[in-house]
Amino acid sequence: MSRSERKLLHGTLDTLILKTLSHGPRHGYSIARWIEEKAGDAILVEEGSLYPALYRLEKKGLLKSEWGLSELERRAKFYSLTPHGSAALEADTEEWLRFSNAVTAILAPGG
Amino acid sequence: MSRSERKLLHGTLDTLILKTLSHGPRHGYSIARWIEEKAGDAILVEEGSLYPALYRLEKKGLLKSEWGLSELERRAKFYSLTPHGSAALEADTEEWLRFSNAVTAILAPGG
DNA sequence: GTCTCATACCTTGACAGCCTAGGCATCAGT
DNA sequence: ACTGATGCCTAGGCTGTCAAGGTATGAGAC
Repeated sequence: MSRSERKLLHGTLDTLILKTLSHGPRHGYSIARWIEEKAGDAILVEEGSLYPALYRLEKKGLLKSEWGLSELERRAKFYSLTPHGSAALEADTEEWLRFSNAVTAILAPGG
Repeated sequence: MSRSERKLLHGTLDTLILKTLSHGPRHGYSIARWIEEKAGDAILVEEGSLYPALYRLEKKGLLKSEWGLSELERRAKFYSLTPHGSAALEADTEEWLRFSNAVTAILAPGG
């Protein structure tokens, strides 16, 4: 992922995390891998962005966490959506669509 | 535009400015109005974001500027794309599409 | 005549979010 | 013994946005 693409991530990482967890609880490391896999190589989730984001979201009451064991039997912190988090995901998704549609329309060859 | 939508602008404002100028030279104030009009109410271009962005882009050699008179006969600084700016617009547009398509696909109901 | 709004430029300071670059620990494979 | 993957975390810096101010002119309302 190039430098400018990283800047684009601004503001969308939180939403992507919420979306990931809408499919069920996951630990942090796994959330990052899931997003990257879904995005091909269009998004790279750095750990220095991921963990602060998880902390931020939990502090805001959008996530809750619990220590457990990963698929490989390692210590891992599992996150899950709170009802508040579900609502935020819905609102953020709508905002993203409004914004990205506007930008895409402008950048289109005819725009 | 809500708070989180403002954060989404991060990194895309420069590209939107380049795109605006790809239709021909414009002064700063007019660039902002053009983007907002095209975007409906999905994007709000604050002057505190606009002018630093123009300075940034000119410093990077993507734009050049020239003082002139606006449609209303007021003193105004007109910006136009340099060849370097045209190339950047093309690259940025492609990056935006890659990124936004990835995000949109993930956030889609089935994602 | 005064007041407000739109046009047009700019700057300062705060803040948020991302990245770089480290650190720690365990386990599998070479 | 070493490397890489898994899994967590943090400190510091950078960048871009916003809020809130400033300047100046002209048009229109009252």
